[in-house]
Amino acid sequence: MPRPRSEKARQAVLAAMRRALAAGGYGAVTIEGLAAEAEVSKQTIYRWWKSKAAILGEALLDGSLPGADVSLPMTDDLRTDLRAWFSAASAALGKPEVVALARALIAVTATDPELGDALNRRFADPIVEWITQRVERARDAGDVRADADAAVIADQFVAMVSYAALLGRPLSEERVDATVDVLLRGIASGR
Amino acid sequence: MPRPRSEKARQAVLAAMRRALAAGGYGAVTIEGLAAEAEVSKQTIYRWWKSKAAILGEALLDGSLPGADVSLPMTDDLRTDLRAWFSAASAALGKPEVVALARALIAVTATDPELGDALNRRFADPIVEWITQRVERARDAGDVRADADAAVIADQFVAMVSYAALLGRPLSEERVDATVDVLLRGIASGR
Amino acid sequence: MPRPRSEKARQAVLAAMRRALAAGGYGAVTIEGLAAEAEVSKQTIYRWWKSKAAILGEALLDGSLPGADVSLPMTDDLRTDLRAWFSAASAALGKPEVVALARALIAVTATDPELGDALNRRFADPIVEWITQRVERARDAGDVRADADAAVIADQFVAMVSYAALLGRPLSEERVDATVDVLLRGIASGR
Amino acid sequence: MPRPRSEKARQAVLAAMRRALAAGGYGAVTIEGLAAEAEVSKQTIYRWWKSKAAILGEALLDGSLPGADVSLPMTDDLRTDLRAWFSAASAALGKPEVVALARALIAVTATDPELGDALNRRFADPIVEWITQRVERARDAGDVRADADAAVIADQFVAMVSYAALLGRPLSEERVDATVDVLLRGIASGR
DNA sequence: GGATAATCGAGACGGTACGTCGAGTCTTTCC
DNA sequence: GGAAAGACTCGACGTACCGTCTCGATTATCC
Repeated sequence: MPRPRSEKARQAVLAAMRRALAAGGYGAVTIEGLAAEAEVSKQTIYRWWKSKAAILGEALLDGSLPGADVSLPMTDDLRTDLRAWFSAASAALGKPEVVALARALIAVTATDPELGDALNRRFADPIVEWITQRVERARDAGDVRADADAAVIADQFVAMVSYAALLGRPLSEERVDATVDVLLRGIASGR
Repeated sequence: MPRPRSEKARQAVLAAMRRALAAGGYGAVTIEGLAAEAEVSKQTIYRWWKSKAAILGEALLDGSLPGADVSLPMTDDLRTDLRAWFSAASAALGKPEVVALARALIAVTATDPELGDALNRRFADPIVEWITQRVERARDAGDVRADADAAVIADQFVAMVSYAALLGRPLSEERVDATVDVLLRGIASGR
Repeated sequence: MPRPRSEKARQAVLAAMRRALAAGGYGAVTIEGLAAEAEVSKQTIYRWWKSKAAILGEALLDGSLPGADVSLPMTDDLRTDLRAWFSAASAALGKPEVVALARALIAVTATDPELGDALNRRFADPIVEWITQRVERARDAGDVRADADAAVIADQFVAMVSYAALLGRPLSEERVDATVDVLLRGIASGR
Repeated sequence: MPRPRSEKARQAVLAAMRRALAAGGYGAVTIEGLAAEAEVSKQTIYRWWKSKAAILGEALLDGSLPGADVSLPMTDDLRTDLRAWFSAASAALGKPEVVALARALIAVTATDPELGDALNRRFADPIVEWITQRVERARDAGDVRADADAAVIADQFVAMVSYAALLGRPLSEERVDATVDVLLRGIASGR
């Protein structure tokens, strides 16, 4: 019966959060600032989100956030696929707004592990899933050792992206190649 | 002639920081709280440290912090050495206070990249250095490919420890073994 | 054609106002609270009343408010009549809800002089009128000096009741008698 | 050992309160506004005063507030003395700032009876005391009935001033005279 | 007996002020 | 001159009400 929630206000807050992240990092975001920037009352923010981190979560999940649009290819060549994704992800870390977003995610996780865990799962799981499937497909094709642990490979890639984002150090193309080489050789079949 | 800096006050502040981290995480630490806990005036803190992060840095560097005392062995067997260190580091993440410390370090890095970078270098560099030397020694011994990139290996290990700490997920012994296997096979020599 | 105003809602709001006054005084009354207490929407209140003070006014004027039901007798004896009324009014100040109501009236007057003036007129004027007539009748009967100023007497009584209500100090019977004595003697005829 | 309370800040707040009262009445005073006007932080206000009313109290008690400087004469003639004071008090109600102050006092009393009582005592008691003494002195001189109740006279004067202030109606000189006449005749000795 | 039009409840909205907390600076006294 | 104590300004916190604004649901008329 009451007036329905204003989608406009919601979007304005999420947009303000993204802008604020890019401008000063997660630590510099204030509810007061978001409210002013979004031209929304504080009450409206507190009505719909439990915490600053919750806004971040929704801002990350909502709409197309920059850097998460890297494709997860599925060709016949494992090396090509992995290199394509890893290279794109590394390159995205060259964009300041992507680094800001990633760091915000990390800061939240380090501060509020529960929420952070949920958010990380939301972002990491599809990638882990994809890598796992890719590796298993390669194993079925005989390109990879029978006892290769796909999860280890997946985690190594994700951990490396996370670490590079945290330190704000995009990986060079050479480094991307070297990393893919090492990890693939680590699970390569005898011949 | 002037009165020298009170070492007692300094230690009290650092101790208070470590206790506060364990108690509520880095985000819950306040200068005011540290001052009260350490029975030190706020002025004394501001006189000697530039920021909360600086106190954290000194608290981490100073004295024996739990979890950083993992040994860096140098036997003849690369696998044994790496497994020993990686296993000890992973096990340390089972202790809540170690996770709290590591997360504080990550939170600071995500919030204040400059300081974070310095702190991370301080902690990661010795390990990277050690792994690099160990790998290079193995290469000289012919246990490892001539073109093995020691830096890649080192970073993979460090990134994985950082990521596990962030998510608060200690690695199982099986996972430790699997990870070491993959990475070593990735640089193993032909024979 | 349209739906008429809900008398039920109106009464509920006025009742809620009276209850709220008794519970916490005029300063503690909120529109939001009234709406909740009366199970009425805020909009309904704003549709029909211009201000909190307006609700108070209507609550005071509407129905039998406690303490305003003191009779205004018109016997042949001025002293008896005045004492009867003044005594009853003083006694009413012994009831907390009467004091609350009176204080609310005073608070509104001190805050919003215009409205307060209207409300005070509404309550005081009949009494002033009555006293004036009573005194003038006594003057015609020769019980009172020819130059007696009825308005002064009336105001003295009203001012005293107002002041006693403000301070929440009901007057004792002795004090009532003494006051009536002084004021009547002040206008008594020579013989 | 710590820095002592800033008298400057205290005075600035009290002055701001007096200005705010004159500007918009007690109801329009906000702590936020006082802080801004006094160029003092809210914290400083909350540190030293428990409520808005407490600031008002101190503002009223502190220094020479306008309208409270009416003299309390002690000549040989009771009528002259009372008329002098009552006339001066009535005249003061012609000044808007005096009315604002008085109304603020009344509003506080109607809202916070406990504090109001204390404040009213502080202001009314000296006057009641003075009138009482003046009347008793006249009684000793035989100018007044032996059974005259000085307290009744004192309260009548004070109540009338309070009521006139509440309604913002200064008393005319004629009304002042008439009132003094009635009350004095009310306690006059037989001759 | 429907249509219709203002009412009602509910509650979201942009605001203002609340009273609290901590940040970082300043001032005083003691050692 | 270092240090404890704590007052100072400043700004954000999260809450409570304000007065306005939609909503869908509910009546009393009037056709």
